[in-house]
Amino acid sequence: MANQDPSDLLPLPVAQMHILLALSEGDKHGYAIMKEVDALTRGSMTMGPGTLYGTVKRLLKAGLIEETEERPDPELDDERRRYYRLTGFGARVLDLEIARMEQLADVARERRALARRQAGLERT
Amino acid sequence: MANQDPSDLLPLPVAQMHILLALSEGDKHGYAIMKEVDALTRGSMTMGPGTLYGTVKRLLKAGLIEETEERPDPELDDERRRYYRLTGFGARVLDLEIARMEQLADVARERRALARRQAGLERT
DNA sequence: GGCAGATATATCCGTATGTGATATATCTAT
DNA sequence: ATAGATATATCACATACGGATATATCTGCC
Repeated sequence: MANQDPSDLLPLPVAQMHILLALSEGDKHGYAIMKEVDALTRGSMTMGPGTLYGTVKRLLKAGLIEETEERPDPELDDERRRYYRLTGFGARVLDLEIARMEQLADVARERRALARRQAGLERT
Repeated sequence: MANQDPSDLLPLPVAQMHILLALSEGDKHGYAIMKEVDALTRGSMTMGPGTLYGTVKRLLKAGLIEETEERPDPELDDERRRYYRLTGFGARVLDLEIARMEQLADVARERRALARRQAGLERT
C-alpha cells in the first residue's frame, strides 16, 4: 500500500477525523465508535450507520486503521463485533489534521476579532 | 430564504469554511479568494476554479455570502470581477464553525497526548 | 501594435464523501 | 417470549470536491 506522505491526505474529511479520534482512545468496534462520536460532539453531530461503515471501509483501504483480532474479556464480548485500531500511519495523519485545524482556527479567530473591531469603528 | 438555525449547517465543508474566512477580511472577488486560500494555507491547500465557483454558488444560495455592487477605486477595478461579501448570517455560521474546530482540536490534542503517554508506559 | 502570461469567470464531469432508509441478526432484560 | 438495544452491512440519493477545458480581458513588455 506504499504509505505515502500523510500530509497528502489533508484536509481529512470530517467523518474520517471523528473516527480516528474515537479510536485514539483505544480499540473500538463500529457501533461503539458511533456512540463515541455522538457523545464527543454532544449530539451536535450524529453519525449514522451509512457514514460509519462506509467511512470505516475507506479508512481500512487507506491504511489509517486496521481490523484487530484481539478481543476484550470474552465475558464482555459480543461475537458480532468487529474491532478496529488506529495504525501508526493513521496516528500521524490524525496529528497533522489536529495541527491543521488548530492553525486554521487560530487565524480565523484573529481575523474575526479584527473584523468585529472594524465594524465597531465604522459606527463612529 | 427563511434563515434557519446557523448550527444546522455545521460542520461546514472545508471549501466553504475557507471562502468565508477569506471574506471575513473584507469583500473579495473570486480569483482573489482563490489566491487568499492558497496564501493562508501556504499552498498546502490549493483551491481550483471548479471548487471555488461551485462553492461560491452554494454559499450564495444558502445566504452565507452575497454579491455586492460596490466596487473599489475604479482605477484599480476590473470589470470582469464579481465581488462577494459575508452576510451577517454567514458570519454567525463562520464563528460557530471556528468554535467547533477549536473545541474538537482541543479534545483531540488531549486524547492524543494521553495515548502517547500510555504507549510510553507499555514499554516498561 | 502585438505578444505572452497573468487575471478572471464559468461549466463539465468524474470521483469522493455523506446520509437516510432498509435489512438482517444477535444480545439483554423483563 | 418478546421488546428494545446492539451490531453490521448495503443501497440509493445528495452533496462536495477537483482537474480539465473554455473563453475573454488585462497588463507589461518589446
